[in-house]
Amino acid sequence: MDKNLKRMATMHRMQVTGMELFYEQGYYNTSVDDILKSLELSKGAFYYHFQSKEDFFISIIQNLIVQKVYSTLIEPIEGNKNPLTVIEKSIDNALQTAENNEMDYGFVVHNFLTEFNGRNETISRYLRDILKIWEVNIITLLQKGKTDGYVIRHVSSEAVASFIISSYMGIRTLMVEGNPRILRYNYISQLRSYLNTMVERELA
Amino acid sequence: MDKNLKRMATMHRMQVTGMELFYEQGYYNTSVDDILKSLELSKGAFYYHFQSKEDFFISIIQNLIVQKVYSTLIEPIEGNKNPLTVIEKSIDNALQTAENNEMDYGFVVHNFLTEFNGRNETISRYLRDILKIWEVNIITLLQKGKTDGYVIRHVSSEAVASFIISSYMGIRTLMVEGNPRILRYNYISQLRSYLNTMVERELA
DNA sequence: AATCTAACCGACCACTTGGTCGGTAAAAAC
DNA sequence: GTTTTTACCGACCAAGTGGTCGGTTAGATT
Repeated sequence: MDKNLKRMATMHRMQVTGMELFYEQGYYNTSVDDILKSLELSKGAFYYHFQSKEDFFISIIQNLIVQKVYSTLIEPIEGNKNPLTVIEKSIDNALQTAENNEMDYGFVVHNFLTEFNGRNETISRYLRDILKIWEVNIITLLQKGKTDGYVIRHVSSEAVASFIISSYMGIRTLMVEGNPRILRYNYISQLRSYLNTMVERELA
Repeated sequence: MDKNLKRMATMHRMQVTGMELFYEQGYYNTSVDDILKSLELSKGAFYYHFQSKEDFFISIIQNLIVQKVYSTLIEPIEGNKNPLTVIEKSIDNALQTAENNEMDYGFVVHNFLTEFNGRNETISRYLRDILKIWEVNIITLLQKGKTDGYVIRHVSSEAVASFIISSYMGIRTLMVEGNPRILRYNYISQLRSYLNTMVERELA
């Protein structure tokens, strides 16, 4: 069973490096050779573990990207607290991480989605599914927030969710080459004022 | 001077086709040969008119993309009317155009910005400049809206502008593979309620 | 000790990439 | 009517591209 460990270790190394390079340079602009050179591995090793470049990328989505989205955007909003506060906080945290990342190139899912949208149905489906999971979680949270008396009932949870996701994807792109500190501060201030429009004020 | 006309015509044909293919498939995923094949022109023709693929793309930005942004997003908000109404309307129109476009791949500027961000400083600067122009126009409009009594004074025009731009960029990406009709409707409803937070109510 | 196999090597393949360059037909300039 | 210039052709180039395949080696299995 030691062999299996080595297999997993090598595949994981490849995925991590592949993810880095794809994220930095884009999928089409990164060759398999680029990744292999950076890993000091050979073509043989690559095609022993993966069927194709596309297959390799899909494994990266499933193993690394899904996990990242879960840990930064989904898990932080689980629970029974005030949805509006929790959402704002999770997004602020995600933006802070980006801000502190010297090599930030934007929201991973979004960048790849842009690159594959309408060009590779298989891959873009995987990516859209990830966004969908995030979306569903926000919607569920908001619905629960209504019954718990945090959120006013007449807003459309679906509409709010996709508005939040949209604005997040956009600000992440702007932050790449702009002043991330100011952009984040401004963004959060506006997000807050937007979220405030749907706060349920308790009856006095 | 007839020659100059032909020159311009050919260059323009190339730019239009190049724009189409780059937009549909991405810059790195579209070869010069692809464009030439679609135009039934030769390598010689291409490199007679343009120095390089990059030079060609820059000419597309300057001739086609800038113009498109101006006509759809900037000119519609010029004037002395209520900024909040005007902005909402211009964005709704832009989204409607996208919705009716069978071959929509998202917001042109944003897609290319994502592809070049951190990878080609020259090109991403051009693209960021376009966004900057849009941003400045929104900011100016909002400031004027304050003095004209449409917009409450204590909001940050900069923050509002980048929030609007962010959300627009994001929703355009979501619309590519989602249900554009519903997404647009929902988005506009949320944008409206966001913009409503900064309406100056006239003193009774 | 002999065998087998997982993991990896690297030469090789057909094809594509952005870009060059000598040529050419037709129109403009003289 | 000759020369020059414009606009374009297409063969060619070096450097990649994703992918194949016959080998090699270290360690597990027998």
